[in-house]
Amino acid sequence: MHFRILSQLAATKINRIPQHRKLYELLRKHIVEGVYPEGSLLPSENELCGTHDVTRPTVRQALSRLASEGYILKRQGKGSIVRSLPKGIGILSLQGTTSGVGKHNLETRPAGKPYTSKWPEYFPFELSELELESGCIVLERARIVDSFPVLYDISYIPNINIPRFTQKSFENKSLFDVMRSAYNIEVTGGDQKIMAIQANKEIGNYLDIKEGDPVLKLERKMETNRPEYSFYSVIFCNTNKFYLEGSF
Amino acid sequence: MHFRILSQLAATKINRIPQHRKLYELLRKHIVEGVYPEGSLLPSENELCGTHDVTRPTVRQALSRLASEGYILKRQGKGSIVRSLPKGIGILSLQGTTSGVGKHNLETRPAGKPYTSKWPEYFPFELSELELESGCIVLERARIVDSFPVLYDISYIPNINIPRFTQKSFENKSLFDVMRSAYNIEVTGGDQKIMAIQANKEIGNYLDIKEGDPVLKLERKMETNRPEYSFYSVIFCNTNKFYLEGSF
DNA sequence: TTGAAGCACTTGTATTTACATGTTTAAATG
DNA sequence: CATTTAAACATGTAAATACAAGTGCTTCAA
Repeated sequence: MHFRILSQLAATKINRIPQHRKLYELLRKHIVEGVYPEGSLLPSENELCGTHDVTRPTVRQALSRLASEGYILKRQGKGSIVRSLPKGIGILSLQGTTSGVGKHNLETRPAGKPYTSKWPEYFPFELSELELESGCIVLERARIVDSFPVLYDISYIPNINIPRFTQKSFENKSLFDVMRSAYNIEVTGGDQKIMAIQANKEIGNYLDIKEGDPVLKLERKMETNRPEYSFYSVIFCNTNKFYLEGSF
Repeated sequence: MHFRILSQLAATKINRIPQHRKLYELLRKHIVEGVYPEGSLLPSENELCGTHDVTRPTVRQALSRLASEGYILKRQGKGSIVRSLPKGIGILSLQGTTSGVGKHNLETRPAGKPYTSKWPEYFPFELSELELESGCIVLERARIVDSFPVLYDISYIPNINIPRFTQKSFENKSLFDVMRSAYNIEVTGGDQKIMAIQANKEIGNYLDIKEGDPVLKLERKMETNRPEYSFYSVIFCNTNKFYLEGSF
């Protein structure tokens, strides 16, 4: 008993990822990978305590986050039921309206290389002075499902302390994952504005639809664990064959 | 010290609302009412312990829920910063794109009385056998901002143990509030599907737009604290002057 | 055979304690 | 006076403990 506590104390300086987060990430991974199939029960809290060598409050913290994000459903006296709604693009995930789409045929394709730029003149979110004078990196990507272009995504990342960003590869990678693995920047929350608009010629081109067709437009602000640091996306979505799905 | 513990034990049978939830509701109320204005700091965790006579884990549980729902932003070493995004229709709230709209001119108007019915033939969510054979209560409402019709909302509530529902008034009341106050049913989470469609004649009529104009369509499933009990909404939204805003 | 009681197991609530780590301010030092 | 340092205070992490309350299975008695 004592031994474990001491070794943990010794490790605090080196390995600083909290145990509840490690457990959360592990369980989340197992859920989206199907180790715990939809509808099944997670191991009980006490079992998780034993297998991962932590106490119940720690386990409950991990489960509580999974529940608040919609991965599991907790029922007193029963257990934690797996819900398994994979969250492709951050919070909203792509889900087909035609049953033909199996699990994931989603392909992310960069539309050109990321480039540094000034901020757009009319930006949907308020920017700080630091953000304004630093400029931003613009990253345009198309998401294709079953060879149908479904999303067109323009991301704006403030050019503040993100070295070698333009050299990174975003082929079939989530921007979230790159931010986390390369810069230890994790999305903690955000705002989004959602509206239905008519496609103009450019957007119609990108999404392979007629000018004037209805298109879903999302304007999103992603807040991160780095204080005062957010990044932004404007997303156009063709919802003829697919729709956006989210859980809350 | 002992006294408080004993009195709490004695009260468990009668008053069973947990302290962390009471604190959460109180703080949430204060935030949306402006007692703690946007950008200000909530009292520190230790202060809240003192003023509400609970321990820090209890306080942290309440704050953690406020944070996960976007009401506050926690910063280590600093405190809990109020974000104050009022959530009008559950999770997504209405926010004007024209600066003319002040805080809330939102008016909810029932379109006819609620009526019992069979479920629609093509329903966007899977229904259990119990739900299917019980039928549902349909509640149609329009939401008007500044005399502009912005939302048209059709709610489907399974007709299971909700006595006198059709007699309730929904004038300027949230369905969520009615469910909670009248039946102690609280929304714990849910799914939503979001798409952009073209208005047909009927929807165009309701939202005062032309046939073929782009309209936001939401299909939502609300899960509740009552086991196996969910209710549903289909929402059409005119996003010409307003857009939907959500936080995550 | 059926029904109810009881038990084992689950999550929910709550306290207490300890220390780590980030932020801010004020005092000490050069 | 400016800079550094330290203290005070904030949230973050983690353990150990206790009991309440819901679920489901088993057992026992009518």
